[in-house]
Amino acid sequence: MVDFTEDLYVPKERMYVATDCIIFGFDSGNLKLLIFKRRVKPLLGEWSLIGSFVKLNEDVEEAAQRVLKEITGLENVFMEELKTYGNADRDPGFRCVSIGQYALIRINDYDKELVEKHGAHWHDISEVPDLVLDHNQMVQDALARIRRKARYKPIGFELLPEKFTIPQLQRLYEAIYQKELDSRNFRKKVLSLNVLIKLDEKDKTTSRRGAFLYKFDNKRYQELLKSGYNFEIS
Amino acid sequence: MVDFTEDLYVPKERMYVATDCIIFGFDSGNLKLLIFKRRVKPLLGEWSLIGSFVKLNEDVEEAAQRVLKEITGLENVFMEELKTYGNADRDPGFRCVSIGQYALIRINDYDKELVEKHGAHWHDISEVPDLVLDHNQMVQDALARIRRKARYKPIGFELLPEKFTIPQLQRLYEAIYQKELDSRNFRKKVLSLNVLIKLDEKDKTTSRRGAFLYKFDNKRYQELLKSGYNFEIS
DNA sequence: TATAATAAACGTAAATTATACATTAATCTT
DNA sequence: AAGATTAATGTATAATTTACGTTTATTATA
Repeated sequence: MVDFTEDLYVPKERMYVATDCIIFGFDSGNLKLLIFKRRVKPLLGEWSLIGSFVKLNEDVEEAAQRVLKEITGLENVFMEELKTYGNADRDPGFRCVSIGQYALIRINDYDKELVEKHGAHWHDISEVPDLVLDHNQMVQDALARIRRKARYKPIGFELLPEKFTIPQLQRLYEAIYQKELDSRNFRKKVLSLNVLIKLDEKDKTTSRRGAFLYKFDNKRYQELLKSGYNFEIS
Repeated sequence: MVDFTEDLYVPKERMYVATDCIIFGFDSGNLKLLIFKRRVKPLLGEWSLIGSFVKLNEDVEEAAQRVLKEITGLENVFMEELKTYGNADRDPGFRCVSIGQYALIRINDYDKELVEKHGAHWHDISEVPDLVLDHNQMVQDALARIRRKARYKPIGFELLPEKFTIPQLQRLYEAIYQKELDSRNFRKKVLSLNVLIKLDEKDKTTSRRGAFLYKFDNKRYQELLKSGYNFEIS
């Protein structure tokens, strides 16, 4: 047992700890961001990320998962810490440190009613309005992060349906990198990574011919990782 | 002006926010970690990272710089946020969220007297003792971070003296990657990056012939970055 | 002052990976 | 049956990475 009876420095500086979620989706060839219009003061009516104070008995990560579930109905979503926003003057109300966490969700999975109820809306990332506090900075930081990370970790698949086609995957990477890719080289590259399972089904929504559907083979990926494998899509 | 008079949700959940510094150095071919033996309760006598509570009127980053200066006398040190350690039960005393920040310092620059005064010691990273709380995890996370980051950002130079030789740089990378590198290929690679300035001096401490000293050309590096340049040492 | 010892510096050939680029295939609509 | 449309594929060239051995500069010492 730890002894707290003596010499314990108890500082006076307790502060609010919050978490803000930068929620991305992918639809119609574009990256989207889920934000909402505040319905309470202060900053009523302003666009904001979705966040919450962290409760005393709750992990920071749990807090973010809680918020995400409240707004989208989704659990077990890919979410990762972005960084801490800890400037003393970042919130004009009171001292509050916020931990930004970005989430990647499959845009067809979320609970549309719930999202609407909370006043949340998807915005194309090229058209994000002014957000409260340092939230625009958070969005820029999160974008920079996924642009780098998508290159060497298979996080892109979190934004696609379970079953996706190679052209869909290519369009996603084109949206992330903001750059056109050569379809022959792209296909060669992703297939050479050996983590895609080709299914016997086709998606015919975008062409008469239809494109074969694939699944990401996470088990295989984890195995390969152990033997010094490097995922990379550039 | 923001209106805080109405509808403002003021939570009860204020908590302590701390920062812990994972301080790395490089000496005699090995990566070193600066830790100290606690001189106050709780956990008196246990090895710990160097940290502090964040003050109400202080940025989180400032707090880390303050701590680092207190212990090493150094200012303007390379330091970067690692991640937040925010589990509700991570500190048995009271709810405390800690933001880990890793620092890279030139091991000959620090104030040895000051370090000694604080009970701090350098440990080879292969021989880090048990640390308090989740500090060992922080060290592992920081190591993983610099191993990845050194590959694509020139952070390694922060651990070397201003003037260094190519063999020294190679030994550093070998220590970071835990792997021997081919000296001919290494030299070719780093010189091809065009960010080293060859000086007219030699370092003769490790060989009769002496090795030419180089400096990292940060100005050049920043310029190159703007035109889509990729630093990479693998 | 010649020789030995030692780490630094350098180049090339082979293998791998990335890039550029055009045609054929499958299927639906009319 | 023809036309329209996206999916799928291959190859040659360029660029990069890897593997590997010899010469050079210098000091110590014989």
